[in-house]
Amino acid sequence: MTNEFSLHWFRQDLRLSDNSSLNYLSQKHKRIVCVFIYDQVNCNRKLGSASKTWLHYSLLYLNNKLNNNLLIFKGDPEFIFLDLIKQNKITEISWNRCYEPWRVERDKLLKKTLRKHVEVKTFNGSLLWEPWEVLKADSTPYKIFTPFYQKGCLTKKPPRKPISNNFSFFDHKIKSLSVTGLKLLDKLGWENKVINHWEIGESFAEKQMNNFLKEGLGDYSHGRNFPNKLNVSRISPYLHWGQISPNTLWYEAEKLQQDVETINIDIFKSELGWREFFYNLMFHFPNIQSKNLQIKFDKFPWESNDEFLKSWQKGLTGYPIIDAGMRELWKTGYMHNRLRMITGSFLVKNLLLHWHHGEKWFWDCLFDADYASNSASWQWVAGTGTDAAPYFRIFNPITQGKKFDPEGEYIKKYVPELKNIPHKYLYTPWECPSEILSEINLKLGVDYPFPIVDIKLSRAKALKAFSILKK
DNA sequence: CCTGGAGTTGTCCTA
DNA sequence: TTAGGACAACTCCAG
Repeated sequence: MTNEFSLHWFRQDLRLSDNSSLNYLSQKHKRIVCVFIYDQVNCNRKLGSASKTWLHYSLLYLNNKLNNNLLIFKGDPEFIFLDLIKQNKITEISWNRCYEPWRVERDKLLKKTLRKHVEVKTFNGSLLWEPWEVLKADSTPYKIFTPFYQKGCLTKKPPRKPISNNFSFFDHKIKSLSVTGLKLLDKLGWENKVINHWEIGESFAEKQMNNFLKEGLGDYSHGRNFPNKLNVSRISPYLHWGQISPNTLWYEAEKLQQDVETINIDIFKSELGWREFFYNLMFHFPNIQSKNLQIKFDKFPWESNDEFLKSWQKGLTGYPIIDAGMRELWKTGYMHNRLRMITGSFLVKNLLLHWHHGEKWFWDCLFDADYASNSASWQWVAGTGTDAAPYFRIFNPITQGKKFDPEGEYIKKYVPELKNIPHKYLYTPWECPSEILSEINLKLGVDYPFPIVDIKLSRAKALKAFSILKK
């Protein structure tokens, strides 16, 4: 009996504080062993490049916190757990729930199998409200954000308060892979440079949160729209991997009620509410990543144009604000929310390319790539979602640039070839007179591209395409 | 069942 | 210069 222990399975809850499963085990058992399994079995969307890199460094950090006691495996969790049970005296296994459709299926079966051998418990470690708890009076899921959040969430019991406790980890002698053994960084490509923009691990999530609460929240409702301001939280990658819990963010923001105007706190909380909404949609509509939620869009005449797609991905569309956004993504593995809308609208409504292309590119490049949020947001941008934007909402990249980057600082930061162009032409470089262009030594079509589509024409074309969906 | 109000993030034109 | 209405029609939601 001396070697008996319980097992916590780390998944997207890579933190020690406010961790429901760990907290449960620590109150019940003296000895806890933690395991991480790199599992892509039956997964319909394997981790993107950015995600794998984030995961690599997250595991290094976590293993270090656990005094190198994190068990690391690769493969099918069922076989791995059954083998562990066979070789050791394991009393109980627990984990925090995930909600991706393939995992929900897998975990259901796994639980059944493991329960033949050990006790198994699962917890909510990543959502403020469970998706099956937020339903309309008729027991069907909400499709519109506002009633979902206002009525479905806010009138329910408030989210669980964060918990903290101390526990020590059992110094086991079980053999497993090392983090590098997972070969998450096998390619040695783009990601390894981009990751330098971030500090990864639980304590850095907390640092990021505190910095945001101090510097960003105060003017959140207004400042969050301006990509050059520091008002957005930039906490999404940490939140995705569970390096911080939404509960902690929710209540830490609420604590500032004396110092910050209520509207800023409420809007920040509602952004967490959007995340809940996306998970709710994913849970109830498991095809959200592949199928248009509005099936009438199945017959929408999307175009096919690899050149356009490449120009968009590389930030070479000829529209400065679009290119700045796409290059921010490429350079930092992150994109400001405002830019996600502008670049998304451009791909779908000006280039008329299928939202799947955008969804895939973001999935591969974003450190915060999240199955629910990414899919649902792309459907929102495309207007194919349940909570569809009106068909006529087509962002104008010139207007949006002037409105949300009025000094052009954001554009110049990521599109430095335009740094000497007179401000008057910063948003429309193709209108810049040739004398000025030669004066500043900028060759349009060489140093910076001409627009790949005409805004007015492409807008009209999109409106026409949308009109076939009528009736 | 019926009814009425509303739907994160916009743009363009007109008076 | 600027503020306000038009821009499809539909579906969702709550009473």
